[in-house]
Amino acid sequence: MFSQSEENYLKAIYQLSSITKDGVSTNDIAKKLETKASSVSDMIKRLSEKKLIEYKKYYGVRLTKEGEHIACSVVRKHRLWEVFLVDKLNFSWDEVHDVAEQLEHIKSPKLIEELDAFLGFPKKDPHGDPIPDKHGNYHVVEKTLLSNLHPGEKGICIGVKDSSSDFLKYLDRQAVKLGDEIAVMAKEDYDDSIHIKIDKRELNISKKIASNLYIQTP
Amino acid sequence: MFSQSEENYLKAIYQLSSITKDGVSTNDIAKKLETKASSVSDMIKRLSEKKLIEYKKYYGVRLTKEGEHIACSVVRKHRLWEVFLVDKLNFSWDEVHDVAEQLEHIKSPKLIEELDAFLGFPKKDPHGDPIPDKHGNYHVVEKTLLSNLHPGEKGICIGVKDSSSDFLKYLDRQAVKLGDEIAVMAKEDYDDSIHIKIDKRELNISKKIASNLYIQTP
DNA sequence: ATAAATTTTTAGACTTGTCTAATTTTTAAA
DNA sequence: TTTAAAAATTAGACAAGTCTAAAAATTTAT
Ligand SMILES: [Mn+2]
Ligand SMILES: [Mn+2]
Ligand SMILES: [Mn+2]
Ligand SMILES: [Mn+2]
Repeated sequence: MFSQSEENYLKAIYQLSSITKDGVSTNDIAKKLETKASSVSDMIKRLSEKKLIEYKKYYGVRLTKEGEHIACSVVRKHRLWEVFLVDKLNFSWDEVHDVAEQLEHIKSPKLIEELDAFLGFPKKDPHGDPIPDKHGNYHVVEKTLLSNLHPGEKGICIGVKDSSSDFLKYLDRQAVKLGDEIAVMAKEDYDDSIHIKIDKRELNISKKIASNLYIQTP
Repeated sequence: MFSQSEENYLKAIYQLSSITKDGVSTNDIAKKLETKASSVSDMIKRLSEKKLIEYKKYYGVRLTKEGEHIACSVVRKHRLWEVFLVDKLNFSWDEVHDVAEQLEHIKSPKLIEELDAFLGFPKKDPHGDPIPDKHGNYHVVEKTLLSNLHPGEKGICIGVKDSSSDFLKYLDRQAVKLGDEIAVMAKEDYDDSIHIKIDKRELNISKKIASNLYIQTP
């Protein structure tokens, strides 16, 4: 069994790996986990000795098969718990993350498989992120950022890039939800803001907002 | 916030306190937590500095109001999670303990209150133990051990004293459940075994079994 | 190609929680 | 009441995980 701390490092490396094909850098891990690079260096050594990552000094790390398996199962647990909190316990999507950070470390294979079944084998978490099945497989859906759409184009809002509480609450206030159809009406060159039509309403949103919303491209 | 380890010590002291009015001894805590007396001594010092227990060297410990409050909330969480596992996730009553030992340390007031509501505010856990409400109040039910009943007496089985997996599985095999009416037919002086009638069946059980079953006395 | 800046690693310290072995204190027995 | 046994504490060590400050390696800029 692995400690919560080890699992957090593996998960961080797993998520950072998905956005680059190079090894993951010490500093990036430190930033993601809000810790110091020296702490990361220490942990990297331990994980490497346990064969959970491949590590060449000064050149970043990569997960081994086993490391990836563990990281993926932590992500699976995190997202399933988020679904549980929203679907069954009346949490809103901006409240679930911190609790899921704790719940993802509970060790019990039966628990997670039963939870999965209890929730009806959901494929996505409340933020639109895919939930790996028990073998680590998940469906990758073609998507782009709203900021990449041109006037006249449209699509379905299927996820958020930033899932910070602040951003999610902003979306709630604007009544922007996953599943909504969004059409880009116009772009303002001066500040890159865009005018959209969503659910029969018209809305003006900043570049920053648009570049944190994922749109399903048909 | 307190660490898992601190919470485990507080819970152990809380549960040991309920069976004696004296202070709880170092050795008893060590036995309950399957750790060494020296470790207990160390932790006792820390908890005492944090004003969670009152401690006079060599004379055992008592929880302060705050210590009791924390301990009680851990017990509440443990038992609510046990109900969740049995009622919603198809766990049997002998499988829940280890998972609940982990879940009881999750920190989120909203989580536990919502879970309580989701489960319909249960009053008892799967082993018949009372679940304190959010203020720490619970209903104490008059009960005695089956081994204290005399031939001709009867009552409802409402709890187990030993909730080890081995004992619970034994009860499953004999189809003895909480809520069953049990009548004592005869006692065998030679080995203190007793002959009972339960749910229309007749059964012979040892002294050891009888002294681990709680019976509601009318 | 050398120097400067950045990144990464190491050295050393600290906290929490645990252990074994030795010592002290209390309790029970003679 | 002195002695023996049991219980509790202390001393000292260790592992995990983290941090600051310093050193080393790599990358970038001149
Ligand atoms: Mn999350
Ligand atoms: Mn999520
Ligand atoms: Mn339990
Ligand atoms: Mn229980």
